[in-house]
Amino acid sequence: MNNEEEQVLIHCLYFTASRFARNITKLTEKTFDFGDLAPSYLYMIMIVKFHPKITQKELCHKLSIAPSTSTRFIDKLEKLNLVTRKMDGKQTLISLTEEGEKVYLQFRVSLKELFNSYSEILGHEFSKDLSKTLHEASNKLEREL
Amino acid sequence: MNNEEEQVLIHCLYFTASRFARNITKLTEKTFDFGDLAPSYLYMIMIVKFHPKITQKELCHKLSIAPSTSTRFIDKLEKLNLVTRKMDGKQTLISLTEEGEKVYLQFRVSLKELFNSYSEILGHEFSKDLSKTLHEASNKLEREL
DNA sequence: CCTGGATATTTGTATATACAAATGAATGGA
DNA sequence: TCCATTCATTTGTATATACAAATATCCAGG
Repeated sequence: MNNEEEQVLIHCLYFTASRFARNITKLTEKTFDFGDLAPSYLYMIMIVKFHPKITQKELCHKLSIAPSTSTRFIDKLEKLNLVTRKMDGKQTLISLTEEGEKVYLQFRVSLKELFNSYSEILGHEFSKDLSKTLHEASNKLEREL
Repeated sequence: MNNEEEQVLIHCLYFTASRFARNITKLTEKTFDFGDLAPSYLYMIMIVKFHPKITQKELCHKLSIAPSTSTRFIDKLEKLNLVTRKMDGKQTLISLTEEGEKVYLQFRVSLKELFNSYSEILGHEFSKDLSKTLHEASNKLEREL
């Protein structure tokens, strides 16, 4: 590979981060099997699990997604009978249904499988460190934007 | 934040990687200004720059994208007169047009700005290391899938 | 020279995600 | 009490991306 090109492909964080996200998403989709539900929905379910009656805004913040995205996610989860919306003035409060609680439990099991999956490939400690690093880097970026 | 939840949000590489990719993409789109062209297209242009007459398959490999995605990217770049397709049996060979060469040069300038942008927030060495780490981790994942 | 696989690309279709504009509800000041 | 502003959510629309199925070309064995 041309050297200049190689330098860019290795050193551009935008490129490496997007590529890595695509790869780990692929692995995740292989590991998770929740029918229609893409992995992101499960994180939303988890957050609602720990914060019943959470507002949509808070949800967006915790997941780092745009409000419009959250509307669409909740639409789908509501249609699948996994969460309920309750309007409260300007805000919308989200809670889990019983069905949602069940899905949450399955999710926790799959999550362990996922951890094992990538730990086998990348190493346990390495994965943990990388994840923490990305978490903190995201926090920094979000503070600046 | 609930402790169990926090652990998952920090330690799940799928979640942290997707979130980080979203954040860095946002920063990148702010820095780059190529009209319609999203950042990914520019990486494609760069690769074609260094490998005139590259096959589409090779392009996919270097960018870690699916063949169908590459078709769509090239469609767009061709319409914008930045690359040319040349059928060669089963394969399609891609090269830059003169216009494409010009865009490549602008891209290199923007790329430096981008590096500065995130280095200011995350630190220069940190960014470089993280990028390299992600690069290598992607390689490992791709070998397994 | 034909046929059946193998390989490369394209097309159909779906999805997560975003931004900008629209809507709807709350609140503070006249 | 009403209005203007502000804030939360939704809707319209666009995009990068993927998978699966379809198409097109090449090649090997008869």
